Amino acid sequence: METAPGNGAATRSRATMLDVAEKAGVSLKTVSRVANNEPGVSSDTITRVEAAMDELGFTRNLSAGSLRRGDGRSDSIGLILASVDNPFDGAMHRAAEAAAEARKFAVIAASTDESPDREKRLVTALISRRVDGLIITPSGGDQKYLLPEMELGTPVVMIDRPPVGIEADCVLGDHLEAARLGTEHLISFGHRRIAFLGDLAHIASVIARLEGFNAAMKAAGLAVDPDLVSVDNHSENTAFGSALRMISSANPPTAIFAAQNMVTYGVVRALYERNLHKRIALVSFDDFHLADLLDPKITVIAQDPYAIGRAACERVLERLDNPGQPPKTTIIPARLIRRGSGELPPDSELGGSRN
Amino acid sequence: METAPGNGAATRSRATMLDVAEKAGVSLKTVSRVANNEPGVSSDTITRVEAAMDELGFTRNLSAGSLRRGDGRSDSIGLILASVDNPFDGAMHRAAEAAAEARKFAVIAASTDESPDREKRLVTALISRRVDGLIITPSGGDQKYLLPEMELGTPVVMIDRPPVGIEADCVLGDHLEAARLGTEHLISFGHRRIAFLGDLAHIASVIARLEGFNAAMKAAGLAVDPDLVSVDNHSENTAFGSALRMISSANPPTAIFAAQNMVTYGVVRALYERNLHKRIALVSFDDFHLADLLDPKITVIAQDPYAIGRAACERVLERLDNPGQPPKTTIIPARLIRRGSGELPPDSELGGSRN
DNA sequence: TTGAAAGCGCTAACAA
DNA sequence: TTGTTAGCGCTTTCAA
Repeated sequence: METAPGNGAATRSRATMLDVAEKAGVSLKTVSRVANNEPGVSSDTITRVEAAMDELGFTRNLSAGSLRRGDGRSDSIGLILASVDNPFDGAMHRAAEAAAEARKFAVIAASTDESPDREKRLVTALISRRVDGLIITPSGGDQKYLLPEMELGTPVVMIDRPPVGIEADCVLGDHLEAARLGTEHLISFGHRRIAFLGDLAHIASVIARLEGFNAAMKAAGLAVDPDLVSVDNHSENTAFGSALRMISSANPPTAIFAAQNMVTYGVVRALYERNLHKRIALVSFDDFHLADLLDPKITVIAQDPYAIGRAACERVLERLDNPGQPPKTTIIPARLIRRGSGELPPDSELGGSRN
Repeated sequence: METAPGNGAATRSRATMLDVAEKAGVSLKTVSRVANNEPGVSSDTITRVEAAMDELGFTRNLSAGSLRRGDGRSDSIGLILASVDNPFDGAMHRAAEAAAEARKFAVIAASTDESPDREKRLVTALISRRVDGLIITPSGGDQKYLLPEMELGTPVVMIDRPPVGIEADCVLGDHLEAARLGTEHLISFGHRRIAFLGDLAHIASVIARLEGFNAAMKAAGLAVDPDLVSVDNHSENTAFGSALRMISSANPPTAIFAAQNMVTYGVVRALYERNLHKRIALVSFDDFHLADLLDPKITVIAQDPYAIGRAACERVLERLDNPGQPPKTTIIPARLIRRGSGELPPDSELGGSRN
């Protein structure tokens, strides 16, 4: 077992290309040529330079090169998510990372917690680090603040939600249609009192999902009971409380549409708490681990976060290679997976007597 | 709705401090002073400079400053995880991000997928970007390759697993003790045929957990059946297959210790598949969403990934402020949460006749 | 095939 | 309180 002498305190200084050049007996520029695999260096020189690099433990400073180069490329992409801790976001992140890796790009991910303010600050922080492109989950407000950066030529791709106030590339699920699909599914099983529980109301995708829900209800000639619409449930606990209140009321829903993964966790918990999980139907937006091992198995509208993350990153790289294209929106379809919870019939005994 | 003219194609160029200086009628250095909140600038000048910055949409280039400054600080920390897509890793990431944010550090996270080779390549990539510190989940092999970088003064903190071949700061769960605890728990309910299912055998924490399992078995005078020890289950599906084979055999275990979250998912699925989830006891390493809504509820050894992520990031910052400290290991305790699955008694009917 | 000189955007060191 | 000059580590440009 070796110890790094004075771990944390520098005992040597970092080798530069100049150090390598001296050691190898060549000029600085030749070292640069070798580091960049530029043609026109004799194989003998390459060998000598590489040996010197190894001996000195040389690691080039990418930022220095980026500074000098006209384009100023940093070979990194900023990824702004709601939270790196959310499974859906984690999946998008992983896919983006994989797509970026092929081109040696690093991904710098950051969490907004759905705060428009944090979103702006994170964008500034990433731009200060001169990321070559941005993938953003817009968290509300508008995205006009991005215009100057976009005019500078930085590719910006929105994921999961469209931007507000500007045009930009988007990679999205079709929240409205998917929510309509899920709601229609419940209606087709005879439900008339259907509840909607969603995340923060300022999030575009939440609004779209609520619209899809309302559209399906309206098309079926069903009234939406305001008591059965709950938004701003930004944690499992909040959703748990809201769901508990609804299902414990005198006039509970016979079915619930849970419009986000964390919301679903809270709703499921509430249904179990009141032992209503086999009596109240449930459709969840977003699939999740073990959904098919609960009783009943949970019917979901499954988006494909990997496909979204990959497509977004590829779009950034595409724009980097080929600037000036008009904005493009890519829709990644969601699909309904029937598992049981969404196919429960209305329970006429709920809430005492009434239907 | 405004459009960024030629979105993706630069229509202007980025303003530098020199541009701001000209516009504000001051020198470059004065702009730098304002950007850095340095004292000794008249409030009148500050106002003029800030107005010029706003007008030009100036965003400073952090890398350029970092290059010039002696320390070369980039205000960023590299975080190497097994996978940003794993819930445990996502939680560590979130906590590290929060701790870094207070000091305006960015976190660059990357996934090794448990490949020692990728680990090395990622470290090189991060060092090329001159991160100020590294938080690493060692994925196997040894970490001697880090010594040159540590001698250069870069703080390196290992999380979740100790490094091999070098000394460094660590923030760890006590895998061995925690696994012993979980195994003893099963033994205390009368189990004698206990299975162990783990992730890749080259991962230090997997080895430690297996040691803890073996130690508990030995201390209780119980033989470990090699057929009931399965490692290298690196996906839910692999774990599912291994568990299915064990529980379908002529001589199945009466209890299972699932040593990682993904492994647990596979094991649970196999138990449900064979309808043995209420007959074979289960303890899971790592807590997970909805563990308490399965039937039976899953008993877990819960680590605290947030505490681990936070402590690791704080350690990096500490070392940055105060270099040269000796390596320190921080142990974040795990706790047993009894929920039901770990308290099932041995089922003597399993496997036909035998116990 | 190789090298010399200039300069990317910024901050350190010093001067006024 | 403000400015001037040099130079971080690298790549560009041009010359040999």
